[in-house]
Amino acid sequence: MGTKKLEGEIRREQIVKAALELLGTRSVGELSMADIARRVGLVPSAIYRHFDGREAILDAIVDLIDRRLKASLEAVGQQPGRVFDKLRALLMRHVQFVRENHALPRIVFSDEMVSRNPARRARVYQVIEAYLVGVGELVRQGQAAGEIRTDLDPKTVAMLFLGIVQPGAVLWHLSDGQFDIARHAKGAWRQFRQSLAAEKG
Amino acid sequence: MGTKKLEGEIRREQIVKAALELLGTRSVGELSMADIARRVGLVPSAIYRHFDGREAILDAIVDLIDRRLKASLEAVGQQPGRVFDKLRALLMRHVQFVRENHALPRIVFSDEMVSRNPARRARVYQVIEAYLVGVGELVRQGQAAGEIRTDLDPKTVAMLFLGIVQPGAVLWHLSDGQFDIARHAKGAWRQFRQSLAAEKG
DNA sequence: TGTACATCAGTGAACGCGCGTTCACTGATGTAC
DNA sequence: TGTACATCAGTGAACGCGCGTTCACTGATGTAC
Repeated sequence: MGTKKLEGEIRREQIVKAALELLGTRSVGELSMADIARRVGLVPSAIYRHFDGREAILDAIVDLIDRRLKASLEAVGQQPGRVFDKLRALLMRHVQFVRENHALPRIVFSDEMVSRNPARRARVYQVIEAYLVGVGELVRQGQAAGEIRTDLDPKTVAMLFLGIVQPGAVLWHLSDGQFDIARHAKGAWRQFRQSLAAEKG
Repeated sequence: MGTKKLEGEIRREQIVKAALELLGTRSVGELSMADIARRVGLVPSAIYRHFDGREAILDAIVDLIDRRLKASLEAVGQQPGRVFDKLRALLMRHVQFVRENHALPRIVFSDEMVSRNPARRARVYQVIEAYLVGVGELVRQGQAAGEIRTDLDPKTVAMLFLGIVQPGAVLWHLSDGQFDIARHAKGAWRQFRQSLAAEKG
């Protein structure tokens, strides 16, 4: 019956989430089938009932990240208010996302995740691109609403927006959480916002 | 005599440079002793005459990167002219550095380079910190010279400066060189520069 | 100038370890009649 | 309600491969006397 199939789907989710959570304390290279299995309460070989192998799990992680980033864009897009507030909310969500699990930087920057597998590398590229497009769209809205200077290229602004968090994320990641990324993001946001403001900042 | 010792030192350099060059086409995880040896014209086991092992080579690569980044700061620091020109030159050097070998992003973002080995992770953190300090110093000079707004925090500006290149570097890296990082850097620099300018941009 | 000895980079075969994956088997759950 | 059969998630042992590393040995170069 459907019950069984559902069970299977639940297990898949459990496995992917377990893997993603483990990326909070391990790098992709250190993420072993044994670790994942243990966390789900299974034996390594049991994983193969649900995934073709380790590679398939890594692919599934990318998909999960993609869905979460899109959900983030969706959420701030629907919130009422000025575009600046939306962008700021998105920035803070992003910081939160990076802090909750190191997964994002670890995945985007991992050899194993993106180097060994061209298809997955292309996929990760798409995920980031889609996110940039979403941010660019917000910028365009801001320009249409007269909040953001119209002489700025939305795509460039979107990338600089990512640039607010990224170096901080790297330092935070390298310093084992010592570097205060939230504080940096707030300070950097001030300057970034001023550089966008239509009415002189 | 010293000759022999010099020979040994030359070999060490050859090995590290070979490894760094290989990082242009392979990830850190894919960088094998066999690859390195082949490129230098040796047999894998011969490497052990010069390095304790693979880990030691990775450490040496970090040192080499550190020296190159410092040389870059040194060079633009000594060039005459306005601070803006120095920062722009540094940005272009950085882009060039990333383009010449994927090494920089690959190393800073590699699991194996920074996750498995806490000492090396701390070292990489220091390298980036030192670079940020150097950039911050330039910013301070710009503020003293009245070129850069004094209400901006030099450290934050330095990080945003890194943020100009970083997202682009990631996309360039993920897209196998398709993404035009130099073009992005130029566009982003315009906006970044305006946001710093003391006399309204 | 010549001989014995020391040093050390380089060699090639073999080792060993981690870890993803395979495979025959079990046992619970569901279905057919 | 009961019995035979099918399905399939889970198990545990064993396989196999890649690759860093070790080790005994070679051979060239340099030094001592």
